[in-house]
Amino acid sequence: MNIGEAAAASGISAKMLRYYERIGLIGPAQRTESGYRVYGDDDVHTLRFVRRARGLGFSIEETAGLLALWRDKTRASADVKAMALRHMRELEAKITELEAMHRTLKHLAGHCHGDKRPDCPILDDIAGLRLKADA
Amino acid sequence: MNIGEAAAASGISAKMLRYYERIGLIGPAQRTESGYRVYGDDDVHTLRFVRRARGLGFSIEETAGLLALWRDKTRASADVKAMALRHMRELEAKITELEAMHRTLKHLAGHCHGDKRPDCPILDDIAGLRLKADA
DNA sequence: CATAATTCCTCTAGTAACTACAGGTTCAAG
DNA sequence: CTTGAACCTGTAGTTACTAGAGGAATTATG
Repeated sequence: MNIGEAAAASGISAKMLRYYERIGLIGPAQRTESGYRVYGDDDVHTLRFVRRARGLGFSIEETAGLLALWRDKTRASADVKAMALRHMRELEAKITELEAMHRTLKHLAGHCHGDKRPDCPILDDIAGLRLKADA
Repeated sequence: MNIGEAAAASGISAKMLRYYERIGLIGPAQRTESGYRVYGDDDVHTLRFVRRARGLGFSIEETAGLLALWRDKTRASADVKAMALRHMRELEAKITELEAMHRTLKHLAGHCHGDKRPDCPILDDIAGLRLKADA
């Protein structure tokens, strides 16, 4: 199958397939005489793996590591689990950070009239004039 | 005060101050005869505003908008509130996405021995072999 | 079978928001 | 007066894509 079909089958766009190949995340595809890339079912399988790993938030580098582990039939599951746990910690940290932002914003927005008047606790707070902590 | 002092006073590094100036987020600083940037207390006030807005997750472009609103004493608080609410929705979407990743990973990691054995439900799942949904 | 439309190819450059040099001034202290 | 810290500019690298130019190959239609 050619790149367009592989893209449809894997859920990764043709442009991204070329990109992933260029940066070495996936190996160079077979080529027809005229230079068109050709993919097999096993390639699509790999591509789906990549897509899923990326969908779980693993970076390209981590995805490459996961791919290597996947191919290494003698790997220790501990290595995979360690990667997963590390990534989970990163996700937790990010979530905590975003939640803190959200909480602050919610508090501020709750005190802002949101009408034509110019006075606005949101701007006041960002500018350094802290809102009193109340209900 | 020079750039190093302004950096210390605002919490934005000297490099980032130059960067912010270059991209136009903050106006060009005054200069000494020899070309050193000079900042005043009001500049530091602005810088702190920027830092706080960025800390709440607003993009540079949004921060520029917030800055304009802050300076416009005739703004409507509704405009500020709208920005805050829109950003909150983005944060919520991101948090939801990260939580879904985390949930999946937690489920998978919970089923992985994490020892020397190679069999690993995490890789199996990423590869497309779905784990049965159980407790 | 000719032509038109589509798909493919490569390569460059742009995005966000920084960070890291390199190579050079200027300033403050000893 | 010389060292060393802090300043200056400008370029390039980072992550993970996305968009577009310009051109070749393939597929569909008349």
